[in-house]
Amino acid sequence: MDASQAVELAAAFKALGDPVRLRLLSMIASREGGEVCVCELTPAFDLAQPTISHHLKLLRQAGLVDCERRGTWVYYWALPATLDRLAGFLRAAVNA
Amino acid sequence: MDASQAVELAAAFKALGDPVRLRLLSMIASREGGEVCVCELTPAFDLAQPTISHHLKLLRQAGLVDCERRGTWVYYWALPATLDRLAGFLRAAVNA
DNA sequence: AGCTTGTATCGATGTCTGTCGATGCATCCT
DNA sequence: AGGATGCATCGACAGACATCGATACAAGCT
Repeated sequence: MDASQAVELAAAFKALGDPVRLRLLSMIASREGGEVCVCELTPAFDLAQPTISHHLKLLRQAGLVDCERRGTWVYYWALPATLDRLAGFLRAAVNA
Repeated sequence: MDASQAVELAAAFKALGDPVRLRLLSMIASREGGEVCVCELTPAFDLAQPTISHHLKLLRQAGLVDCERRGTWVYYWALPATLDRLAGFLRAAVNA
């Protein structure tokens, strides 16, 4: 595994290295229909609204989720491609 | 996924959220025989020896690797159980 | 147009993290 | 015993991060 690949993968793992973001991703990915409104995510945590928005932004920048505004609300969904890459690394490490 | 479980998993993902640690784990896990001497890991990076030692300690504390001293040298190996748990989370997120 | 609600951005702050040089400890060799 | 080598720990420091309140932006409603 070369250095630049490690930088890229590590950035995605780092995005998962926070309990709040992990729960956010879990809530988003496990949702029937694949989409969750931010208005459902924010009250699930004991944190201020800007903090949740910040974590969602980091998940987006890591390529783990994407979002779209529809009227008043913003909906998030998971991007399986990035999750697959991370799982692939772990699988390779286990089966080595 | 409850909060305490998220804290635990996030700690392991956080340990993977650094390019140096990711490469270290990759080097350790992909090694034939499953064991690598620190003296082979350190020169692979452009970093001071205490820095590598620090990263190995974090990987150890995250339950991703373990080590043993044999004479002058210290050998590291990967712990598949923790890797499996992380892969399990990702698999669940992808197949949701 | 103005008000209300949902979400993102900004700026500040305290804490955590990666890195290093210096040092300590363990083991081997002579 | 003394010296050399491999690795870990310590203390320090610069940069990054999580969190918040204040504010801005977007869309719907009256």
